[in-house]
Amino acid sequence: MLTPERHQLIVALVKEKDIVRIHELVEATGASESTIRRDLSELEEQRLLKRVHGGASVLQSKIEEPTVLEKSVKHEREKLAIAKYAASLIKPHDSIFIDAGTTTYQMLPYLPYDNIMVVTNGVDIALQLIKRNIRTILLGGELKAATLSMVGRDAITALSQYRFDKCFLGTNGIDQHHGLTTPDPDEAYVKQLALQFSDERFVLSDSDKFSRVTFAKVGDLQGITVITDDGLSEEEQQIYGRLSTLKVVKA
Amino acid sequence: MLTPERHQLIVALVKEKDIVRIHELVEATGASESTIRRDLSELEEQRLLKRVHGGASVLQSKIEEPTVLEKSVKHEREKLAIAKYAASLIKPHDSIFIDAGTTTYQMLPYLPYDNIMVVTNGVDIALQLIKRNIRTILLGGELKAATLSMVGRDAITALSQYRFDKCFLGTNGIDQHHGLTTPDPDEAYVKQLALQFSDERFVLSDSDKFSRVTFAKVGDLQGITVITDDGLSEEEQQIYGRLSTLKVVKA
DNA sequence: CTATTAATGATTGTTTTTGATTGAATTTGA
DNA sequence: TCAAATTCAATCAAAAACAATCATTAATAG
Repeated sequence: MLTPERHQLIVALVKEKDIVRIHELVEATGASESTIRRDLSELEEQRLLKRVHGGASVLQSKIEEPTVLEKSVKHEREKLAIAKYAASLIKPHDSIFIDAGTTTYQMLPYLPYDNIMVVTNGVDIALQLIKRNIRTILLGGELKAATLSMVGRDAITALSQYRFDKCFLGTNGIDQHHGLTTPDPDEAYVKQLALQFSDERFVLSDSDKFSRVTFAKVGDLQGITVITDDGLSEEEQQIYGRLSTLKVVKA
Repeated sequence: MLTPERHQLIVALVKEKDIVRIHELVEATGASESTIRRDLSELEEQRLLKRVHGGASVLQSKIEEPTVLEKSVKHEREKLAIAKYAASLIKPHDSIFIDAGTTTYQMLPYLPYDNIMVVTNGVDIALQLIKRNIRTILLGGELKAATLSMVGRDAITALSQYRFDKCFLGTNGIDQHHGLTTPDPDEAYVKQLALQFSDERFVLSDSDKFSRVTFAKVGDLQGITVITDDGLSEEEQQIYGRLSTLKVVKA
Protein backbone atom coordinates (compact mmCIF):
# COMPACT_ATOMS: atom_id res chain seq x y z
CA MET A 1 0.00 0.00 0.00
CA LEU A 2 1.41 3.32 -1.06
CA THR A 3 1.81 6.14 1.38
CA PRO A 4 -0.87 8.48 -0.03
CA GLU A 5 -3.29 5.56 -0.13
CA ARG A 6 -2.59 4.82 3.46
CA HIS A 7 -2.98 8.42 4.43
CA GLN A 8 -6.29 8.62 2.69
CA LEU A 9 -7.50 5.49 4.42
CA ILE A 10 -6.45 6.81 7.80
CA VAL A 11 -8.22 10.10 7.29
CA ALA A 12 -11.33 8.27 6.10
CA LEU A 13 -11.33 6.01 9.15
CA VAL A 14 -10.89 8.92 11.51
CA LYS A 15 -13.73 10.79 9.85
CA GLU A 16 -15.97 7.77 10.07
CA LYS A 17 -15.30 6.80 13.65
CA ASP A 18 -14.40 10.19 15.13
CA ILE A 19 -11.65 8.52 17.08
CA VAL A 20 -9.43 5.54 16.29
CA ARG A 21 -6.59 3.89 18.14
CA ILE A 22 -3.21 3.14 16.67
CA HIS A 23 -3.79 -0.59 16.77
CA GLU A 24 -6.90 -0.34 14.63
CA LEU A 25 -4.97 1.56 12.03
CA VAL A 26 -2.15 -0.96 12.06
CA GLU A 27 -4.69 -3.66 11.41
CA ALA A 28 -6.57 -1.74 8.74
CA THR A 29 -3.48 -0.77 6.78
CA GLY A 30 -1.11 -3.65 7.40
CA ALA A 31 1.64 -1.15 8.11
CA SER A 32 3.76 -1.19 11.23
CA GLU A 33 3.12 0.88 14.30
CA SER A 34 6.10 3.08 13.51
CA THR A 35 4.76 3.90 10.09
CA ILE A 36 1.33 4.72 11.44
CA ARG A 37 2.85 7.02 14.01
CA ARG A 38 4.77 8.81 11.31
CA ASP A 39 1.62 9.07 9.24
CA LEU A 40 -0.32 10.55 12.11
CA SER A 41 2.37 13.14 12.74
CA GLU A 42 2.26 14.20 9.11
CA LEU A 43 -1.49 14.26 8.90
CA GLU A 44 -1.66 16.31 12.04
CA GLU A 45 0.82 18.76 10.56
CA GLN A 46 -1.49 19.02 7.58
CA ARG A 47 -4.35 19.56 9.97
CA LEU A 48 -6.33 16.64 8.67
CA LEU A 49 -6.71 15.09 12.10
CA LYS A 50 -5.62 15.51 15.69
CA ARG A 51 -3.31 13.12 17.45
CA VAL A 52 -4.36 11.95 20.87
CA HIS A 53 -2.56 9.62 23.22
CA GLY A 54 -3.26 6.17 21.86
CA GLY A 55 -4.61 7.17 18.48
CA ALA A 56 -6.13 10.00 16.51
CA SER A 57 -9.36 11.95 16.43
CA VAL A 58 -11.15 14.36 14.14
CA LEU A 59 -10.59 18.07 14.49
CA GLN A 60 -13.68 19.18 16.26
CA SER A 61 -13.68 22.76 17.27
CA LYS A 62 -14.02 25.58 14.83
CA ILE A 63 -10.76 26.84 16.14
CA GLU A 64 -8.79 23.81 15.03
CA GLU A 65 -9.82 23.93 11.41
CA PRO A 66 -7.36 25.17 8.86
CA THR A 67 -7.79 28.55 7.20
CA VAL A 68 -7.87 29.03 3.46
CA LEU A 69 -4.33 30.19 3.20
CA GLU A 70 -2.99 27.46 5.37
CA LYS A 71 -4.09 24.82 2.93
CA SER A 72 -2.80 26.60 -0.14
CA VAL A 73 0.65 27.24 1.20
CA LYS A 74 3.26 25.26 -0.59
CA HIS A 75 5.60 23.67 1.84
CA GLU A 76 8.64 24.58 -0.09
CA ARG A 77 11.60 23.15 1.61
CA GLU A 78 13.61 26.34 1.44
CA LYS A 79 10.92 28.47 3.01
CA LEU A 80 10.39 25.91 5.71
CA ALA A 81 14.05 25.76 6.60
CA ILE A 82 14.27 29.55 6.73
CA ALA A 83 11.17 29.78 8.88
CA LYS A 84 12.32 27.05 11.20
CA TYR A 85 15.61 28.76 11.80
CA ALA A 86 13.90 32.11 12.36
CA ALA A 87 11.60 30.58 14.94
CA SER A 88 14.55 29.09 16.79
CA LEU A 89 15.80 32.61 17.50
CA ILE A 90 12.85 33.41 19.70
CA LYS A 91 13.53 33.21 23.41
CA PRO A 92 11.13 32.88 26.33
CA HIS A 93 9.38 36.13 27.25
CA ASP A 94 10.22 37.77 23.93
CA SER A 95 7.76 40.20 22.49
CA ILE A 96 7.91 39.93 18.74
CA PHE A 97 6.33 41.21 15.56
CA ILE A 98 5.52 38.76 12.80
CA ASP A 99 4.75 40.23 9.42
CA ALA A 100 1.94 38.88 7.26
CA GLY A 101 3.10 36.53 4.52
CA THR A 102 3.59 32.93 3.57
CA THR A 103 7.20 32.59 4.66
CA THR A 104 6.64 34.08 8.08
CA TYR A 105 3.49 31.97 8.37
CA GLN A 106 5.65 28.88 8.24
CA MET A 107 7.36 29.93 11.45
CA LEU A 108 4.28 29.38 13.54
CA PRO A 109 4.49 25.62 14.09
CA TYR A 110 7.97 26.11 15.49
CA LEU A 111 7.32 28.98 17.87
CA PRO A 112 8.12 28.21 21.49
CA TYR A 113 5.23 28.35 23.91
CA ASP A 114 7.22 30.01 26.66
CA ASN A 115 5.24 33.05 27.48
CA ILE A 116 5.90 34.99 24.34
CA MET A 117 3.72 37.81 23.06
CA VAL A 118 3.20 38.29 19.37
CA VAL A 119 1.95 41.28 17.42
CA THR A 120 1.04 40.70 13.80
CA ASN A 121 -0.74 42.31 10.87
CA GLY A 122 -1.70 38.95 9.32
CA VAL A 123 -5.20 37.74 10.05
CA ASP A 124 -4.43 34.11 9.30
CA ILE A 125 -1.28 34.37 11.37
CA ALA A 126 -3.29 35.68 14.30
CA LEU A 127 -5.78 32.84 13.97
CA GLN A 128 -3.03 30.28 13.92
CA LEU A 129 -1.32 31.80 16.93
CA ILE A 130 -4.46 31.85 19.00
CA LYS A 131 -4.99 28.20 18.13
CA ARG A 132 -1.64 27.53 19.72
CA ASN A 133 -2.60 29.50 22.82
CA ILE A 134 -0.05 32.20 22.23
CA ARG A 135 -0.95 35.70 23.34
CA THR A 136 -1.69 37.59 20.17
CA ILE A 137 -2.33 41.18 19.23
CA LEU A 138 -3.68 41.77 15.77
CA LEU A 139 -3.27 45.21 14.26
CA GLY A 140 -6.56 46.71 13.20
CA GLY A 141 -7.42 48.52 10.03
CA GLU A 142 -8.71 47.88 6.61
CA LEU A 143 -8.39 44.28 5.60
CA LYS A 144 -6.55 43.64 2.34
CA ALA A 145 -8.01 40.71 0.50
CA ALA A 146 -4.90 39.67 -1.40
CA THR A 147 -2.66 39.08 1.59
CA LEU A 148 -5.20 38.96 4.44
CA SER A 149 -3.17 41.64 6.12
CA MET A 150 -4.07 44.84 7.88
CA VAL A 151 -2.88 48.14 6.51
CA GLY A 152 -3.75 51.80 6.78
CA ARG A 153 -4.03 54.41 9.46
CA ASP A 154 -5.42 52.18 12.19
CA ALA A 155 -2.72 49.59 11.70
CA ILE A 156 -0.04 52.26 11.92
CA THR A 157 -1.54 53.85 14.99
CA ALA A 158 -1.81 50.53 16.74
CA LEU A 159 1.67 49.46 15.78
CA SER A 160 3.24 52.65 17.11
CA GLN A 161 2.22 51.68 20.59
CA TYR A 162 4.41 48.60 20.81
CA ARG A 163 8.09 47.88 21.09
CA PHE A 164 9.57 44.54 20.14
CA ASP A 165 12.55 42.45 21.06
CA LYS A 166 12.57 41.03 17.57
CA CYS A 167 10.66 41.48 14.36
CA PHE A 168 10.36 39.02 11.49
CA LEU A 169 9.47 40.40 8.09
CA GLY A 170 8.93 38.96 4.66
CA THR A 171 9.87 40.92 1.57
CA ASN A 172 9.39 40.93 -2.18
CA GLY A 173 12.75 42.33 -3.14
CA ILE A 174 16.24 42.68 -1.71
CA ASP A 175 18.72 44.73 -3.65
CA GLN A 176 22.19 46.06 -2.88
CA HIS A 177 21.28 49.55 -4.03
CA HIS A 178 17.59 49.80 -3.22
CA GLY A 179 17.44 47.76 -0.03
CA LEU A 180 14.17 46.09 0.91
CA THR A 181 11.17 46.71 -1.32
CA THR A 182 7.58 45.51 -1.53
CA PRO A 183 4.80 46.27 -4.05
CA ASP A 184 2.29 47.97 -1.77
CA PRO A 185 3.23 51.31 -0.14
CA ASP A 186 0.82 50.76 2.71
CA GLU A 187 2.41 47.47 3.56
CA ALA A 188 5.83 48.98 3.19
CA TYR A 189 4.97 51.55 5.82
CA VAL A 190 3.86 48.93 8.29
CA LYS A 191 7.11 47.08 7.75
CA GLN A 192 9.10 50.27 8.21
CA LEU A 193 7.53 50.92 11.56
CA ALA A 194 8.03 47.36 12.70
CA LEU A 195 11.73 47.66 11.89
CA GLN A 196 11.94 50.96 13.68
CA PHE A 197 10.42 49.60 16.88
CA SER A 198 12.49 46.43 17.15
CA ASP A 199 15.76 45.73 18.89
CA GLU A 200 16.68 42.97 16.48
CA ARG A 201 15.46 42.86 12.88
CA PHE A 202 15.11 39.75 10.78
CA VAL A 203 14.05 39.49 7.17
CA LEU A 204 13.05 36.08 5.83
CA SER A 205 13.68 35.78 2.14
CA ASP A 206 14.35 32.89 -0.21
CA SER A 207 17.30 33.39 -2.46
CA ASP A 208 15.43 34.32 -5.62
CA LYS A 209 14.15 37.51 -4.05
CA PHE A 210 17.69 38.85 -4.17
CA SER A 211 18.67 41.51 -6.70
CA ARG A 212 15.02 42.16 -7.26
CA VAL A 213 13.34 45.53 -6.81
CA THR A 214 9.65 46.28 -6.45
CA PHE A 215 7.73 49.51 -6.05
CA ALA A 216 7.80 50.68 -2.47
CA LYS A 217 10.93 50.93 -0.39
CA VAL A 218 10.83 49.49 3.11
CA GLY A 219 14.33 50.36 4.24
CA ASP A 220 18.03 49.79 3.93
CA LEU A 221 19.88 46.64 4.77
CA GLN A 222 22.04 48.00 7.57
CA GLY A 223 21.33 46.54 10.95
CA ILE A 224 19.21 43.78 9.50
CA THR A 225 19.74 40.05 9.60
CA VAL A 226 18.63 38.44 6.37
CA ILE A 227 17.81 34.75 6.63
CA THR A 228 17.91 32.94 3.31
CA ASP A 229 18.56 29.56 1.70
CA ASP A 230 21.77 28.38 0.05
CA GLY A 231 20.80 29.46 -3.45
CA LEU A 232 23.09 32.49 -3.58
CA SER A 233 26.35 32.64 -5.49
CA GLU A 234 29.62 33.20 -3.63
CA GLU A 235 29.73 36.71 -5.02
CA GLU A 236 26.20 37.53 -3.91
CA GLN A 237 26.91 36.18 -0.46
CA GLN A 238 29.88 38.52 -0.17
CA ILE A 239 27.97 41.56 -1.43
CA TYR A 240 24.95 41.08 0.79
CA GLY A 241 27.08 39.90 3.68
CA ARG A 242 28.77 43.30 3.71
CA LEU A 243 25.49 45.23 3.64
CA SER A 244 23.64 43.16 6.18
CA THR A 245 24.12 40.21 8.46
CA LEU A 246 23.48 37.28 6.19
CA LYS A 247 22.44 33.93 7.60
CA VAL A 248 22.29 31.06 5.13
CA VAL A 249 20.32 27.95 6.13
CA LYS A 250 20.36 24.70 4.20
CA ALA A 251 17.08 23.23 3.07
CA MET B 1 -11.22 3.73 25.86
CA LEU B 2 -9.03 6.65 24.92
CA THR B 3 -8.85 9.75 27.05
CA PRO B 4 -10.80 12.09 24.73
CA GLU B 5 -13.51 9.48 24.37
CA ARG B 6 -13.81 9.24 28.10
CA HIS B 7 -13.87 12.99 28.44
CA GLN B 8 -16.61 13.27 25.91
CA LEU B 9 -18.65 10.64 27.68
CA ILE B 10 -18.23 12.38 31.00
CA VAL B 11 -19.29 15.73 29.61
CA ALA B 12 -22.27 14.12 27.94
CA LEU B 13 -23.34 12.43 31.16
CA VAL B 14 -22.98 15.63 33.12
CA LYS B 15 -25.02 17.51 30.57
CA GLU B 16 -27.71 14.86 30.61
CA LYS B 17 -28.06 14.47 34.35
CA ASP B 18 -26.94 17.91 35.50
CA ILE B 19 -25.01 16.26 38.28
CA VAL B 20 -23.20 12.93 38.50
CA ARG B 21 -21.28 11.14 41.21
CA ILE B 22 -17.77 9.89 40.76
CA HIS B 23 -18.91 6.32 41.22
CA GLU B 24 -21.35 6.57 38.33
CA LEU B 25 -18.59 7.80 36.09
CA VAL B 26 -16.28 5.00 37.20
CA GLU B 27 -18.97 2.53 36.26
CA ALA B 28 -19.86 4.20 32.97
CA THR B 29 -16.30 4.45 31.75
CA GLY B 30 -14.64 1.44 33.31
CA ALA B 31 -11.78 3.66 34.43
CA SER B 32 -10.50 3.92 37.98
CA GLU B 33 -11.53 6.53 40.45
CA SER B 34 -8.13 8.20 40.20
CA THR B 35 -8.48 8.57 36.47
CA ILE B 36 -11.94 10.02 36.75
CA ARG B 37 -10.73 12.52 39.29
CA ARG B 38 -7.96 13.58 36.98
CA ASP B 39 -10.44 13.84 34.14
CA LEU B 40 -12.74 16.03 36.16
CA SER B 41 -9.90 18.35 37.08
CA GLU B 42 -8.98 18.73 33.43
CA LEU B 43 -12.52 19.21 32.25
CA GLU B 44 -13.10 21.79 34.92
CA GLU B 45 -9.96 23.57 33.75
CA GLN B 46 -11.47 23.59 30.28
CA ARG B 47 -14.67 24.95 31.71
CA LEU B 48 -16.73 22.06 30.48
CA LEU B 49 -18.12 21.21 33.89
CA LYS B 50 -17.80 22.09 37.54
CA ARG B 51 -16.39 19.78 40.17
CA VAL B 52 -18.44 19.34 43.30
CA HIS B 53 -17.72 17.22 46.33
CA GLY B 54 -18.51 13.67 45.29
CA GLY B 55 -18.83 14.29 41.58
CA ALA B 56 -19.38 16.93 38.94
CA SER B 57 -22.14 19.23 37.77
CA VAL B 58 -22.96 21.43 34.82
CA LEU B 59 -21.82 24.99 35.08
CA GLN B 60 -24.32 27.77 34.96
CA SER B 61 -22.66 30.67 36.70
CA LYS B 62 -22.98 34.08 35.16
CA ILE B 63 -19.39 34.41 34.22
CA GLU B 64 -18.83 31.03 32.69
CA GLU B 65 -18.87 31.28 28.98
CA PRO B 66 -19.60 28.55 26.47
CA THR B 67 -17.18 28.16 23.57
CA VAL B 68 -17.84 29.15 20.00
CA LEU B 69 -18.64 25.61 19.03
CA GLU B 70 -21.14 25.00 21.77
CA LYS B 71 -23.07 28.11 20.93
CA SER B 72 -23.23 27.46 17.24
CA VAL B 73 -25.13 24.21 17.43
CA LYS B 74 -28.02 25.57 19.39
CA HIS B 75 -30.98 27.32 17.91
CA GLU B 76 -29.90 27.14 14.32
CA ARG B 77 -33.19 27.95 12.73
CA GLU B 78 -34.12 30.77 15.04
CA LYS B 79 -30.77 32.40 14.66
CA LEU B 80 -30.91 32.13 10.92
CA ALA B 81 -34.31 33.79 10.71
CA ILE B 82 -33.19 36.57 13.01
CA ALA B 83 -29.99 37.10 11.05
CA LYS B 84 -31.78 37.10 7.73
CA TYR B 85 -34.18 39.76 8.87
CA ALA B 86 -31.38 41.87 10.33
CA ALA B 87 -29.46 41.73 7.07
CA SER B 88 -32.53 42.91 5.16
CA LEU B 89 -32.40 46.17 7.08
CA ILE B 90 -29.12 47.20 5.51
CA LYS B 91 -29.40 49.75 2.72
CA PRO B 92 -26.94 50.63 -0.04
CA HIS B 93 -24.07 52.88 1.09
CA ASP B 94 -24.68 52.09 4.74
CA SER B 95 -21.70 51.98 7.02
CA ILE B 96 -22.37 49.40 9.67
CA PHE B 97 -20.83 47.68 12.66
CA ILE B 98 -21.24 43.94 13.01
CA ASP B 99 -20.40 42.49 16.41
CA ALA B 100 -18.49 39.23 16.75
CA GLY B 101 -20.70 36.24 17.49
CA THR B 102 -22.49 33.32 15.97
CA THR B 103 -25.83 35.01 15.42
CA THR B 104 -24.38 38.04 13.70
CA TYR B 105 -22.14 35.74 11.67
CA GLN B 106 -25.24 34.26 10.10
CA MET B 107 -26.10 37.65 8.62
CA LEU B 108 -23.18 37.63 6.26
CA PRO B 109 -24.63 35.52 3.44
CA TYR B 110 -27.56 37.90 3.23
CA LEU B 111 -25.70 41.19 3.19
CA PRO B 112 -26.31 43.31 0.10
CA TYR B 113 -23.28 44.01 -2.05
CA ASP B 114 -24.19 47.63 -2.73
CA ASN B 115 -21.20 49.54 -1.68
CA ILE B 116 -21.54 49.02 2.01
CA MET B 117 -18.69 49.38 4.46
CA VAL B 118 -18.47 47.13 7.46
CA VAL B 119 -16.53 47.48 10.67
CA THR B 120 -16.30 44.43 12.90
CA ASN B 121 -14.43 43.02 15.87
CA GLY B 122 -14.88 39.42 14.76
CA VAL B 123 -11.95 37.87 12.95
CA ASP B 124 -13.99 35.16 11.32
CA ILE B 125 -16.58 37.73 10.32
CA ALA B 126 -13.91 39.87 8.68
CA LEU B 127 -12.56 36.90 6.74
CA GLN B 128 -16.01 36.03 5.50
CA LEU B 129 -16.73 39.61 4.45
CA ILE B 130 -13.53 39.98 2.52
CA LYS B 131 -14.31 36.77 0.68
CA ARG B 132 -17.50 38.42 -0.46
CA ASN B 133 -15.59 41.49 -1.62
CA ILE B 134 -17.17 43.76 0.94
CA ARG B 135 -15.02 46.59 2.25
CA THR B 136 -14.06 45.55 5.74
CA ILE B 137 -12.37 47.18 8.64
CA LEU B 138 -11.31 44.89 11.45
CA LEU B 139 -10.69 46.39 14.85
CA GLY B 140 -7.26 45.66 16.20
CA GLY B 141 -6.28 44.59 19.64
CA GLU B 142 -5.78 41.49 21.66
CA LEU B 143 -7.41 38.48 20.12
CA LYS B 144 -9.71 36.49 22.39
CA ALA B 145 -9.59 32.78 21.70
CA ALA B 146 -13.06 31.86 22.90
CA THR B 147 -14.97 34.18 20.59
CA LEU B 148 -12.32 35.06 18.00
CA SER B 149 -13.02 38.68 18.74
CA MET B 150 -10.87 41.69 19.34
CA VAL B 151 -10.95 43.43 22.69
CA GLY B 152 -8.83 45.82 24.69
CA ARG B 153 -7.41 49.26 24.34
CA ASP B 154 -6.54 49.07 20.66
CA ALA B 155 -9.99 47.88 19.72
CA ILE B 156 -11.54 50.73 21.66
CA THR B 157 -9.23 53.32 20.16
CA ALA B 158 -9.90 52.10 16.66
CA LEU B 159 -13.62 51.89 17.17
CA SER B 160 -13.83 55.45 18.47
CA GLN B 161 -12.81 56.73 15.08
CA TYR B 162 -15.86 55.49 13.22
CA ARG B 163 -19.51 56.41 13.07
CA PHE B 164 -22.16 54.01 11.87
CA ASP B 165 -25.55 54.16 10.26
CA LYS B 166 -26.47 50.92 11.95
CA CYS B 167 -24.91 48.50 14.36
CA PHE B 168 -25.79 44.85 14.89
CA LEU B 169 -24.89 43.27 18.19
CA GLY B 170 -25.26 39.89 19.77
CA THR B 171 -25.82 39.51 23.49
CA ASN B 172 -25.77 36.89 26.21
CA GLY B 173 -28.52 38.34 28.33
CA ILE B 174 -31.47 40.68 28.04
CA ASP B 175 -33.28 41.63 31.17
CA GLN B 176 -35.96 44.17 31.97
CA HIS B 177 -34.05 45.48 34.96
CA HIS B 178 -30.43 44.95 33.95
CA GLY B 179 -30.65 45.63 30.23
CA LEU B 180 -28.08 44.00 27.96
CA THR B 181 -25.33 41.95 29.58
CA THR B 182 -22.43 39.81 28.41
CA PRO B 183 -19.88 37.75 30.36
CA ASP B 184 -16.72 39.62 29.40
CA PRO B 185 -16.30 43.25 30.52
CA ASP B 186 -13.89 43.98 27.67
CA GLU B 187 -16.39 42.81 25.13
CA ALA B 188 -19.11 44.72 26.88
CA TYR B 189 -17.13 47.90 26.47
CA VAL B 190 -16.68 47.37 22.74
CA LYS B 191 -20.43 46.84 22.41
CA GLN B 192 -21.13 49.97 24.41
CA LEU B 193 -19.05 52.09 22.12
CA ALA B 194 -20.59 50.58 19.02
CA LEU B 195 -24.04 51.47 20.36
CA GLN B 196 -22.89 54.97 21.17
CA PHE B 197 -21.56 55.61 17.69
CA SER B 198 -24.56 54.30 15.76
CA ASP B 199 -27.64 56.05 14.47
CA GLU B 200 -29.75 52.90 14.64
CA ARG B 201 -29.08 50.08 17.07
CA PHE B 202 -30.05 46.45 16.60
CA VAL B 203 -29.56 43.59 19.00
CA LEU B 204 -29.95 40.07 17.66
CA SER B 205 -31.06 37.65 20.35
CA ASP B 206 -32.92 34.38 20.38
CA SER B 207 -35.76 34.23 22.83
CA ASP B 208 -34.07 32.23 25.56
CA LYS B 209 -31.57 35.00 26.19
CA PHE B 210 -34.42 36.99 27.67
CA SER B 211 -34.66 37.45 31.41
CA ARG B 212 -31.13 36.27 31.68
CA VAL B 213 -28.38 38.31 33.28
CA THR B 214 -24.65 37.79 32.90
CA PHE B 215 -21.72 39.59 34.40
CA ALA B 216 -20.99 42.78 32.51
CA LYS B 217 -23.57 45.36 31.57
CA VAL B 218 -23.57 46.64 28.01
CA GLY B 219 -26.38 49.13 28.25
CA ASP B 220 -30.06 49.80 28.66
CA LEU B 221 -32.78 48.81 26.26
CA GLN B 222 -34.00 52.29 25.37
CA GLY B 223 -33.47 53.27 21.79
CA ILE B 224 -32.61 49.74 20.78
CA THR B 225 -34.39 47.43 18.38
CA VAL B 226 -34.28 43.86 19.62
CA ILE B 227 -34.76 41.22 16.93
CA THR B 228 -35.83 37.86 18.29
CA ASP B 229 -37.76 34.70 17.47
CA ASP B 230 -41.32 33.85 18.47
CA GLY B 231 -40.42 32.02 21.64
CA LEU B 232 -41.53 34.77 24.01
CA SER B 233 -44.72 34.71 26.01
CA GLU B 234 -47.38 37.39 25.49
CA GLU B 235 -46.42 38.90 28.78
CA GLU B 236 -42.73 39.03 27.93
CA GLN B 237 -43.48 40.58 24.59
CA GLN B 238 -45.39 43.34 26.33
CA ILE B 239 -42.72 43.98 28.93
CA TYR B 240 -39.83 44.12 26.51
CA GLY B 241 -41.91 45.90 23.88
CA ARG B 242 -42.33 48.78 26.28
CA LEU B 243 -38.61 48.99 27.07
CA SER B 244 -37.34 48.62 23.54
CA THR B 245 -38.54 48.23 20.00
CA LEU B 246 -39.22 44.54 19.72
CA LYS B 247 -39.24 42.80 16.36
CA VAL B 248 -40.34 39.18 16.37
CA VAL B 249 -39.47 37.02 13.37
CA LYS B 250 -40.79 33.51 12.80
CA ALA B 251 -38.30 30.69 12.33
C1' DC C 1 23.93 -0.88 -13.14
C1' DT C 2 25.31 1.75 -9.27
C1' DA C 3 24.84 5.52 -6.07
C1' DT C 4 21.78 8.07 -3.58
C1' DT C 5 17.67 9.05 -1.45
C1' DA C 6 13.38 7.89 0.76
C1' DA C 7 10.40 4.75 3.28
C1' DT C 8 9.84 1.15 6.44
C1' DG C 9 9.93 -1.82 10.62
C1' DA C 10 12.39 -3.17 14.71
C1' DT C 11 14.55 -1.60 18.86
C1' DT C 12 15.83 1.59 22.20
C1' DG C 13 15.14 4.47 26.19
C1' DT C 14 11.84 8.10 27.60
C1' DT C 15 7.40 10.06 28.57
C1' DT C 16 2.61 9.70 29.59
C1' DT C 17 -1.17 7.50 31.45
C1' DT C 18 -3.08 4.74 34.75
C1' DG C 19 -4.66 2.47 39.16
C1' DA C 20 -3.50 1.58 43.88
C1' DT C 21 -2.29 3.48 48.23
C1' DT C 22 -1.63 6.87 51.60
C1' DG C 23 -2.84 10.43 54.81
C1' DA C 24 -5.47 14.84 54.78
C1' DA C 25 -9.75 17.28 54.14
C1' DT C 26 -14.63 17.44 53.96
C1' DT C 27 -19.19 16.00 54.82
C1' DT C 28 -22.60 13.74 57.61
C1' DG C 29 -25.22 12.49 61.48
C1' DA C 30 -25.51 11.75 66.15
C1' DT D 1 -19.29 19.59 68.64
C1' DC D 2 -17.31 15.40 67.73
C1' DA D 3 -16.45 11.06 65.43
C1' DA D 4 -17.27 8.09 61.59
C1' DA D 5 -17.62 7.87 56.86
C1' DT D 6 -16.68 9.55 52.68
C1' DT D 7 -14.17 12.06 49.40
C1' DC D 8 -10.10 14.22 48.34
C1' DA D 9 -5.10 15.33 46.60
C1' DA D 10 -0.57 13.54 46.44
C1' DT D 11 2.53 9.99 45.58
C1' DC D 12 4.31 5.85 43.48
C1' DA D 13 5.10 1.94 40.56
C1' DA D 14 3.47 -0.62 36.57
C1' DA D 15 1.90 -0.48 31.99
C1' DA D 16 1.09 1.61 27.76
C1' DA D 17 2.30 4.76 24.31
C1' DC D 18 5.74 7.61 22.72
C1' DA D 19 9.83 9.79 19.91
C1' DA D 20 14.32 8.82 18.35
C1' DT D 21 17.49 5.95 16.23
C1' DC D 22 19.27 2.36 13.28
C1' DA D 23 19.57 -1.16 9.90
C1' DT D 24 17.14 -2.88 6.00
C1' DT D 25 14.50 -2.50 1.96
C1' DA D 26 12.41 -0.04 -1.89
C1' DA D 27 12.45 3.71 -5.10
C1' DT D 28 14.81 7.12 -7.87
C1' DA D 29 18.40 9.36 -10.38
C1' DG D 30 22.62 9.46 -12.78
